[in-house]
Amino acid sequence: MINILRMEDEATLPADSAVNSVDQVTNLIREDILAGRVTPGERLKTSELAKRLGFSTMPLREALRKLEGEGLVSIEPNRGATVRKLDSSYVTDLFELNTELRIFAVRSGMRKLTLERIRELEALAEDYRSQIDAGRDTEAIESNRRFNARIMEFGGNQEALRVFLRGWDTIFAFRRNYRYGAGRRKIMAEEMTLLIDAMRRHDMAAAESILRMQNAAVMDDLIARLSHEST
Amino acid sequence: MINILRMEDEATLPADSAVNSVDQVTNLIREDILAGRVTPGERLKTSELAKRLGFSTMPLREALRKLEGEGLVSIEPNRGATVRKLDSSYVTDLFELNTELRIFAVRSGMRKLTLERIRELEALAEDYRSQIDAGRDTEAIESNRRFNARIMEFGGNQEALRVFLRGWDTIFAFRRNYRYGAGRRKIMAEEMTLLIDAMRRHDMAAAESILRMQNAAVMDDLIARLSHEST
DNA sequence: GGCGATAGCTCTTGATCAAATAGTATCAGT
DNA sequence: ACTGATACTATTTGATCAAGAGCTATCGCC
Repeated sequence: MINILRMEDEATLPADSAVNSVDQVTNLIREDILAGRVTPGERLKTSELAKRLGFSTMPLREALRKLEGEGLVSIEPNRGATVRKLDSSYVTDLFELNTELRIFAVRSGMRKLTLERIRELEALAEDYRSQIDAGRDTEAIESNRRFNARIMEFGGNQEALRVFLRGWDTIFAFRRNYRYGAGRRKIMAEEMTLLIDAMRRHDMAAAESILRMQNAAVMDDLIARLSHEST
Repeated sequence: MINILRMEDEATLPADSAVNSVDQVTNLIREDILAGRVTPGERLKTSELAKRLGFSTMPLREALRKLEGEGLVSIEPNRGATVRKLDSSYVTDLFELNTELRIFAVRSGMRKLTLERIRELEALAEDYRSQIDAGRDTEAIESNRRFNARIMEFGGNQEALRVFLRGWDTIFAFRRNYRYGAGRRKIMAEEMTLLIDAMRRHDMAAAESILRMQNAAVMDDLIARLSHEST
């Protein structure tokens, strides 16, 4: 559950030590949202949060504003803050965008590819496969995230990485309660190795087609789920 | 100077009428930053802003937090808020990402292209050219933004559009004080018509190469400028 | 004359408070 | 019994305040 990549703007700080009450509270609420402990649409009352987290209401007001800026919560005048709802088009747009970003990262990263990096990706893919085989869904999701984040890092564009992670976390915040089918999970592991092979061969066309097929498969899944969700 | 596209989250509201003091103040400060009226690194004191804008300090604290979440200002504990500084790699990453997004939008948009849309893009390109010929730099920048934003809209991905505009505005907030060389501006107008022609012919390869060449040219320009800037 | 410590000022930060607004429940009238 | 208005409660919103941190400038010391 350790996030190897923080999408914080104040990431220049030595650690995740938030000296501010506002930063502490912001991180706590963000974790709650991304971990799915609070569901989209749920109200976030300053007084209730203040009491629960042991802070005053002031830091919470500012924390919620910051999260509003990040797009995780929405604040309506005189109505307060709620966890941002995810409608169908928002989630699919987000995933489609992330597919483009992954293709971009693979293309950029191929030029700077080393054997060490290939090995590292293979290790991450292997980790994913073993988590799936052991039936540990939560760890598998985290492993999947790590694999893709690493690919984005190899691409070398910090902003693309940041956008990607924000999208990824948002999608999975919504999806945490659901699960992929077992078949899809197995195929995902195969897709990882296929992608790595394509990268090793510097076969951009193959890599791109794998990513696009994966995109199509997940997109179908998302649309199917979101259609019977009223959100 | 009217922005045809607001990247607001609360864009669902009927108009840009901010009923909140916080929203009003947030918009004012954001405009100031994006218009270049405050320079990167400049301090944003709550009391001074409150006095100048005619609000209390409370809404300003929350507004600055929201803008921190958007990435426009950075807040250091006990030091207050400053307009976010843009270092070399940040700006170049941003621009490179935007190039990818434009290619993505052109590819998606080509399928849904109509004669009306082509005409609209031609009108926007013509507007840009006339602004350049008249030597109206500010209007030309705005026209250029409108052209590219429209292409992103034709792509149909709302999230990509949002990310694109944020990046665009951030880059130009830094660049507002500078100017393209006259030659570059002329070429930019040519590139617009070349791109439109490629789209009309459904020639994705041509469109992509134009966008990549444009990216390379602007990237050189950015790097040259940022190298002798300490930021 | 130069360097470091201390005092003072400015600004942020967290807390409390009054007013305004929205949502809810109660009550009266038909 | 059902609809409508009214009063009440809960929560946000904007303001003020005390305390703490950081910066600056003056003063003393080497």
